[in-house]
Amino acid sequence: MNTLAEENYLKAIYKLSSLTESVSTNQIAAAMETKASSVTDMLRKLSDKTLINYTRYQGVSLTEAGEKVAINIIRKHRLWEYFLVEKLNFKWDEVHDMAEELEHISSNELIDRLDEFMGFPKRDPHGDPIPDCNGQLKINDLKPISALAVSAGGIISGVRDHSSVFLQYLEKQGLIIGKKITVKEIISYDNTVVLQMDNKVLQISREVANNLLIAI
Amino acid sequence: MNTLAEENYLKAIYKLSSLTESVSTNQIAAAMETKASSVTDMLRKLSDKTLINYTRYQGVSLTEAGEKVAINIIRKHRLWEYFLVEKLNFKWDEVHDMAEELEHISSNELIDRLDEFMGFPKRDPHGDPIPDCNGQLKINDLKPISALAVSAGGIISGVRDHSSVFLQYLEKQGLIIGKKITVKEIISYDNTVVLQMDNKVLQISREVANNLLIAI
DNA sequence: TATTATTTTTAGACTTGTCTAAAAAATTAC
DNA sequence: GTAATTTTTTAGACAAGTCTAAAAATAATA
Ligand SMILES: [Mn+2]
Ligand SMILES: [Mn+2]
Ligand SMILES: [Mn+2]
Ligand SMILES: [Mn+2]
Repeated sequence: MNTLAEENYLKAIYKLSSLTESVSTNQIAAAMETKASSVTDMLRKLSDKTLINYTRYQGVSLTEAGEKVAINIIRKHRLWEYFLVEKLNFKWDEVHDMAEELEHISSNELIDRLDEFMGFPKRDPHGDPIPDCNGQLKINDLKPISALAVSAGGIISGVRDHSSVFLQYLEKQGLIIGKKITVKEIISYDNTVVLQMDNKVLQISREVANNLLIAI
Repeated sequence: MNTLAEENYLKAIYKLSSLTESVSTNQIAAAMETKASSVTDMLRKLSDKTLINYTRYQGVSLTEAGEKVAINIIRKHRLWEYFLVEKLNFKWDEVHDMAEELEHISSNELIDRLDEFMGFPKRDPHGDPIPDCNGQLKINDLKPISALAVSAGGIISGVRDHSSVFLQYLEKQGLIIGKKITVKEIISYDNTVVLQMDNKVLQISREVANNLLIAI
C-alpha cells in the first residue's frame, strides 16, 4: 500500500497539523531530521497519491485518506507500546524505537487482535489516547502542570516530551502516571513549581511543568 | 546492521544449505522469486560483508557470522508465529506473511522477552524447532509419513510444505499436530497411504505423505 | 574434443529515497 | 517599494535493489 517512508511523513504531518492548520516544508524537515529538498520530493509523491493537499510554496494538509493512514499508524504505534510495557515489562522510556518499527507491520487484522488481547486499552504508556479500529480518537483532555494555579491539582496522566532522558527523570522523581499532585507554590523568579505529592514536597522547573500533563 | 533484503537472502541461503552443501545462484533466485542477475549483485554485497563465502561461478555458503544472522531471523520468525497462533488465536495457515514482516524487527531484547512471555516454546505452529537465544537449534528429528512401512506409526509433529492450501487441507482432514497415526496399507499402484487415525481410516496421496512429518 | 546447452555474471537502465548546490519564490527589513 | 533574507523548489548526483539483454564461464552431449 504505502511505503515505510510515506507512512512516516504522513504521521509527521498529522502531528504537526495539531499545532498549525497548514504545515510547512521546513517544519516537516525538522520533525523528520531530513533536508527540505527531500521533503519537497516526498510531498509531490504524496500529492500524486492524493494523501495530502499541496500547492508549491503554500504548505500542506492531509486529505481525509491521508489522515486515515496517519491515524492508523499512530494506533499501531501506541498499541505496540502498550504491549511492550504491559506484557513484556519494558519501561516507558525504552519502547519508542521498537514501536517506531512495529507501527509499519501492515496487517490490520493483527493489530485488531492485539487490541482485543490487551482488553482494548484507551491510552498508551505515555498517556496518549489510542485510536480505535474505526480511527476514532479521543480528543486531548489533558493540560500541563504549568497551566495550574496555586492550590490547584490533578492526576498525572501524560507527557508532552517523549524523550528517554525526560521519562527517566520523571520516574526517578516518582512523577509517574496515576499519581495525584497539588501545586503548593509558584516561585515568581523563574516559575519553578513547588508540588505536593503523597507526603513529599518537590520542585520542578517551568520546563518540566510544561511537559508533564494532568487530568483535572 | 543488515538490510531487510540482506536478511531475506541470508535466510534463503541457510534453508537451501540444509539440502546441498554449496548453494547455486539459480537455487537462490528460485527460492526468492527473483532473477539470477539480482542474486549475483546481492552475493557480491554479502561477500563484501563476509557473511557468505563466494567465488564467481562456484556457488555460496554462509560464514559463521552469516549463519548467526540467518538463525536469528528464523528464531524471530518462529517465535512471532507462535505468538500469533497461541496468543492472538490466528490459525496456522494465516501467520506466515505476518511473521515474514515481524522477523525483521531489529531488537533482540524484544524477541528474548517475547520468548520468556510465552514460556520458551520449543516448536512453532508448524512443528519447526525454535532456536534459543544463543542460536542453538534442535536438529531435525522428524520424518515424512512416506518413510514409514506398513503397520508403523507415530505422532504428527510437523509439515514440510507451509503453503496455506496444504495447511487448510490438513486441518480439514483432521491431520493436525499431536494426532497419532498408523500406516495401514500402502497402495502399490500410486503409493497412496492408507492411515488409521482415532477411529477413522483415511487415504492420503504420496505427495501429502511426503510433506507431513511425524515423530517416531 | 568440438559443439551445444545451461548457468552465471556483466552492462546498462529504472525506482525509491536521500543529499548538496543553485535557482526561484515569498517574506521581512529598511 | 526596493533590497536583503528566508523559505521552498529544482537540478543533478548517489546508494540500494531490482530488471532485461548480452557476454562469459561451465557443463553436457555427440
Ligand atoms: Mn513512541
Ligand atoms: Mn507513546
Ligand atoms: Mn512461516
Ligand atoms: Mn513456521
